[in-house]
Amino acid sequence: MKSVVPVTVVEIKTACSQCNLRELCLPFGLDPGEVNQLDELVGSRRKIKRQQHLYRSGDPFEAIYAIRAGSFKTDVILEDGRDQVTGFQMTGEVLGLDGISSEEHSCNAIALEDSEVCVIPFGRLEELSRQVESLQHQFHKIMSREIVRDHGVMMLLGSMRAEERLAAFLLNMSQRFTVRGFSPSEFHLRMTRDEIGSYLGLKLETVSRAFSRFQEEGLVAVQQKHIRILDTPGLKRILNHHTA
Amino acid sequence: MKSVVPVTVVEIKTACSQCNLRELCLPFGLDPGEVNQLDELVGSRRKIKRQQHLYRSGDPFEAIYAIRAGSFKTDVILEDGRDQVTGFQMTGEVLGLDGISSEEHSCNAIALEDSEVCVIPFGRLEELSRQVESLQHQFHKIMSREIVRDHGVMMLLGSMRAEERLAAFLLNMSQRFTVRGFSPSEFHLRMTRDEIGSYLGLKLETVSRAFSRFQEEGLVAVQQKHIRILDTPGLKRILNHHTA
DNA sequence: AAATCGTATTGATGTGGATCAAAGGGCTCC
DNA sequence: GGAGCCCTTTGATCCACATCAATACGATTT
Repeated sequence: MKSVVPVTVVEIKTACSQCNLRELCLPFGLDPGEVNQLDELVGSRRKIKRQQHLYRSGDPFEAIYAIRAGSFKTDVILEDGRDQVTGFQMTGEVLGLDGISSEEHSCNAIALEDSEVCVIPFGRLEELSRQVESLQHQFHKIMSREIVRDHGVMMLLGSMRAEERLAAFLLNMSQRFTVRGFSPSEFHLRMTRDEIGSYLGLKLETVSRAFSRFQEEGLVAVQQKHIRILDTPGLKRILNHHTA
Repeated sequence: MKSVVPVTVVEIKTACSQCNLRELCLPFGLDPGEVNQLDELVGSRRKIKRQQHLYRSGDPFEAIYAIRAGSFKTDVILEDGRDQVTGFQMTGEVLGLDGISSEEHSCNAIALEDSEVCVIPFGRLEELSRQVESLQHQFHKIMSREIVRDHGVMMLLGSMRAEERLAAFLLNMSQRFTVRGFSPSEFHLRMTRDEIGSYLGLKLETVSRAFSRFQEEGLVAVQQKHIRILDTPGLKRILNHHTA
């Protein structure tokens, strides 16, 4: 027999005010009353199965998405088939900002595992952020953070060597897991070597070799997608000790 | 003898409502009354001489800047001295968005020629964009456009070969000159080969060689920084005809 | 008009990562 | 719980771009 628990109970359970990601997400810096207003705006949630698209390049832009559970990659594909992973996104991060400029999405967002997002209709977000100063400011910070992040990737792609890129990637992942309350030194990557390679501007074989080298040097223990960082300072040294 | 024309005359002359860049810039989509409100907000203008910084990484973030005249580059510098040019900006484009996220600038903005910017205090911009919906939306579009642009650069750096990168760069410059009412096929680059190389993730010699090759093939006529594009479809073909 | 210095071009050689190739390991899906 | 397939690792070779080096050009200064 089906449960008769009203839907509202579920909705309350998943509201921003109850969400343990709120410190990372759009509600950051809002007072409780404001968070409730935001709750009303977040119309629905959407589950996305592994390998499925949240949106595709060319789709009309209507909403941005906050990741409640799981993780995603975004990529751009050229006519000739070449593609570039432009980012990996984790819980509490916002997807879809690329679509604002032209009213349609300019990249693909694909779930790396079974995931769930909060759908935030963009018109209503703009409306509410005209009334709620702290929401407006937090939204601007999130967009700006994306720009700063992209500049970091440009630096990585434009002037780092393969092992530096992978070290930067691992340290970045570690830091983001830490913020989410997971271990800084032991985690599971949801993306393949090929996807890491695309993101870092390297071929998958090069990524694999760099992992092996790090393992030989005792910097990390690698078992497929399971990563244990053994020597964080050592990884940081690879990044900074560039003998130009 | 000095002129006694009141300062206000100059200020009116340089107001958003009178500016021929308004279709490219923050006032786009605003009605005349709204543009006047924006005028009041743009407190001052600042002249920046060639090679001087508009802001530096680490400077406190207080304002964003719209380029009235001239052009800029932005770059990021690592502790070990390596640097990466993250963009070139032309008239009507906005600088400083990187600073919103952390309240301080995260890159350097340097004038490529004697230039002038409109200073837009950010707190007041947020305030006004809470009242003026079209300004809010245009500002969001400008931030989003920056994100989309950065994704394009990531694609370029991550998966294109040297000549493809340079072709993409030239076509992009051409398109931006065109929008500003200049010739699509003949223009003057304000940046050095070294700066182009940094932006494209190449060494200056490689940039120079790619220019020479394009010239041999009759695609462009290059005379130092003066560029004449002779075969736009040919350049586009280099971009797309990637035989993977 | 000569001197200077930053910028650009071109050539010769070196190398990091790509490409090609093959085999082993672990998921996923019946 | 087994079959198939995707993912990963590792080795051998190749090549695009970096590096090193020398010269030439152009703008600015004197």
